Amino acid sequence: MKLYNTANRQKEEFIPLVEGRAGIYVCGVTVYDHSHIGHARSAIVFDVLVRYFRARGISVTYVRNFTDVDDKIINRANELGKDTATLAQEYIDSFYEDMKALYVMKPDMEPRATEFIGNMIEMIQVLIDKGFAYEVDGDVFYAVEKLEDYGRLSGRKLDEMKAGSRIEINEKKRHPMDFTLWKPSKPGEPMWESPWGNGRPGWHMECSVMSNHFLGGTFDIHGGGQDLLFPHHENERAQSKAATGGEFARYWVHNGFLTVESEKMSKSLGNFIFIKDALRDYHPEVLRFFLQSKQYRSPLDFSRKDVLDCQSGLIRIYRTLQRAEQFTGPNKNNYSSRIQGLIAGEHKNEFLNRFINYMDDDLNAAGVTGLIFDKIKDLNRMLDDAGTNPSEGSINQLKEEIDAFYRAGAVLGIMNSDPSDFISRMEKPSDINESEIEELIKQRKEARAQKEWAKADEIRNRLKEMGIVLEDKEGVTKWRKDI
RNA sequence: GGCGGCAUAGCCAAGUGGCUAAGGCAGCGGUCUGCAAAACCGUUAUUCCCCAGUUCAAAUCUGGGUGCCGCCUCCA
Repeated sequence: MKLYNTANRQKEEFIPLVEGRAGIYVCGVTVYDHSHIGHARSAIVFDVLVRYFRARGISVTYVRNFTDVDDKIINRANELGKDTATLAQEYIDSFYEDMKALYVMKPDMEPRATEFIGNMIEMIQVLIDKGFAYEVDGDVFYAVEKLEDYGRLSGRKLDEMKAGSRIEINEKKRHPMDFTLWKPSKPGEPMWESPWGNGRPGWHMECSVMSNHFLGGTFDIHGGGQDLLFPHHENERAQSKAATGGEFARYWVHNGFLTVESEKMSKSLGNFIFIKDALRDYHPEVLRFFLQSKQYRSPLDFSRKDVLDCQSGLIRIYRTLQRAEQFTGPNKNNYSSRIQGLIAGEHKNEFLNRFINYMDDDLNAAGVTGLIFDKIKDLNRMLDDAGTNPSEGSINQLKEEIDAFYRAGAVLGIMNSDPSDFISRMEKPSDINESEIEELIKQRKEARAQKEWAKADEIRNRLKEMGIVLEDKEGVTKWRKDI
């Protein structure tokens, strides 16, 4: 499999440290507010990466942290008059709710920064002892000039950055780019005892410590949003390499950003979309399908029109799956719950092999989308041909194709729903009088029996105006919400 | 100012040296239907932002230009 390694700005064959295993650390959220759809994209990207590895038979250790101590949390807690631990826990719970709704699997480890303060103090002490860090009046800073290749990951050079104007002047620092490992807390702020006085760790420490704790000083993949590349990941790497002597992450995977109606999400524009908001407007699978409609590294614009276009496509997929059930029966495999090895090895099924080819190419989910719709067209043709009295051979073939389809769906985290449930959820009218509809359909049926087509059509048009579409099939009239 | 990315049909989006430039949505024509809906079939880019170059051959490589975006400060 090829993965784009940000560290080397190119796609590289992924060769794990230990064959058949992969250690993955992903920067999670800072819990000072509900999570937004950008967090959802990131979570889904790495969820799919982990699902894919597992489906291919690789044993994955997946670690994703919570940052539960930080200035933003402290500020928010002060605003709301709560203590930081309570606030953090509330938003952790909120995050879990959102992830569950989006079918994002739980990582194997979800360490919180506050659980590892002791280890952070130890690592800081190691850095001081090794000469990579220095203490000034209770602050401890990392000396960037001490690490030979500081800036290598993000493609920056120290002297170029020195020329930048936005670096805050801090007289205590030996070099303007030196960053905080430990800082004193103000009264009322969370604090821990340390050799440098009561205080708290700098932001980057937690990821160095927790990745080292669970995965070691050298591990396979480190992931996160593109914005974290600098300074966060650069600094993590610097600390870890200096402290552990390991390589730190061997592959760096960064997901692209999300915009909303072509604008960056920001407080000032007031265009933050929380996952909870999005879930009110769209089915979770629509969101997942949409968030994977473009290659994970590219920017993606969350526009209402584009999401609804995706929804139309997903409805078509589910209609086909629903159609197929008359021959295959309902899908009860629940492949998501047994993803390990689900599509390992070579396959007789052409669709799965092509799926694997796309996914092996840096998770080309957009390419996979094309493949999925090709398959949908195929399946519909098979269903058309099968008619009402299909041969045993064609049913078996249909079953095989549907099975392959659900396996791929499990890797992407879609096709989790029962087709009829999904469709009825899409089509369910919220504010419509059902008995009135049934009555009108009855009247239309009578009119049609009398071949009073004008009257029948008038009734159908009336329903159409109410947002109800009719489908006559085999003498039975079904109705649904116009979507 | 520094670093990086992107530009493919009405919209979204694959494809990064070579058969007729995937796929979705929207539109149009047809099959089916009393008419529709759904589904299927066909159709919608002689061309991939512009210019120059390399090559037998480029959307794909090189150089230049234009436009858009991200990071460099907390950020997924």
